[in-house]
Amino acid sequence: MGHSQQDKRKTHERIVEIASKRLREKGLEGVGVADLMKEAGLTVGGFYKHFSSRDELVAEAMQAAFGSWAAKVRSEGRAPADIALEEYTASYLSREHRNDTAGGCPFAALTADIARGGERCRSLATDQMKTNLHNMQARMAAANETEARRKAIITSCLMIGALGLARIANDEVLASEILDTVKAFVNELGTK
Amino acid sequence: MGHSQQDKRKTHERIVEIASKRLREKGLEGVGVADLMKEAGLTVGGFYKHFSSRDELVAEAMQAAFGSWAAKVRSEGRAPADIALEEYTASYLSREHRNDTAGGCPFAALTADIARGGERCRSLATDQMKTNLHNMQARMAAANETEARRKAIITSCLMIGALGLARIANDEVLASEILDTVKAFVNELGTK
DNA sequence: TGTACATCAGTGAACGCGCGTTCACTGATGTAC
DNA sequence: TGTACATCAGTGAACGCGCGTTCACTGATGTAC
Repeated sequence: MGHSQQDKRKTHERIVEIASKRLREKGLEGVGVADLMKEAGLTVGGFYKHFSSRDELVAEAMQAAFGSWAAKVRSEGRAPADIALEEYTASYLSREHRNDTAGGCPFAALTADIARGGERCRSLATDQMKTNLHNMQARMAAANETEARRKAIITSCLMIGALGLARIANDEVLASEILDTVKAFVNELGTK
Repeated sequence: MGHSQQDKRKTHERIVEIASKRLREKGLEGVGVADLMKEAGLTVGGFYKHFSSRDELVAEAMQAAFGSWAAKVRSEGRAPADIALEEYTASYLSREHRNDTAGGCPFAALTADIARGGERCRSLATDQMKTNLHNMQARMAAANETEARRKAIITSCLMIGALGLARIANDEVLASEILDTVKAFVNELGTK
């Protein structure tokens, strides 16, 4: 165990990354500090060398979740061009994404948790939502900006709702039906 | 405090009703037994005269939440005819519904909670989802059954997603934009 | 009708456990001379 | 280069608190005679 600043930063990032996964998986109240530290190969006490409270970690982890999700999207489609939409939907509405809440879209994983959360949490998410809507708008084929924005909103709600319902569904056939139906519809809507 | 069977049943129902609201509001893990009993005008100890465990109450309360939501919908639109769709969307995508998580649609209030929940919880919700899709299908104007089902799925995902995002949004203007955009779109889609 | 007894919804204190946080300590790294 | 000292990431036990659950008790209702 080194004690350089670099080591500390790496440990800090490791904890945040683990938290960003487990919080999406189990909810913002669903994971304990001790469990997270254990998964990072550390013991409880050290936690407060990195964060002043659990809440602070949650805030950082949410930020990180949005960040890593955005990075994942960026690495799949290049620019936000028309072609990117189908790549985006194929990835977002895949069975893999449905089964990987921990590594997936934070909006879908934490919808109600965020809405119930504090102002800090909601502000952060709202900013992210605006950015996402902007990016989605750029992917849409449309006659004008207003139309593109309309489609961006529809598409975002649709995809997040579909992922949520597909995750609730106990029935694999129904889950796939939802994902596939929405995928086809969005692709059609977005390419006009 | 009476001790007749009728009194007990009433108390039981009161606890379940309160729980169905608070659980939607705060999440399935977000409310304590003592708080619920207090809100019902009772003390903690009596809880176990009605339920064998907190989990059992949660299951009953979820059932009740779906039931009361369905009853609310039924009282607003008569039969699942074309006209009912616009009433449904007007109610579902209203600001009132956005601001009343406790009395609102359990799917929107508890999406991730249910997905994370036990099999019992998911089965119950999946059954309800199938019923809801059926009802929605009946409201849709469409050339054939396949088309109506497609629209029912799209509409359900859209409305649930929209409500979720509108609740996250800190920004009232954005929240209303989402609700109104989706409302107009769904009404158009459903009436062909 | 009246009286003694059984039942059981509801009380409120207590228990046990988990979890967030604190704290005295360790030992490896970095610095001063 | 070597040595003494300061720093501080990480340890692991302990604390305090909240929450689900248990339990002995109460007192109103219903029943038996």
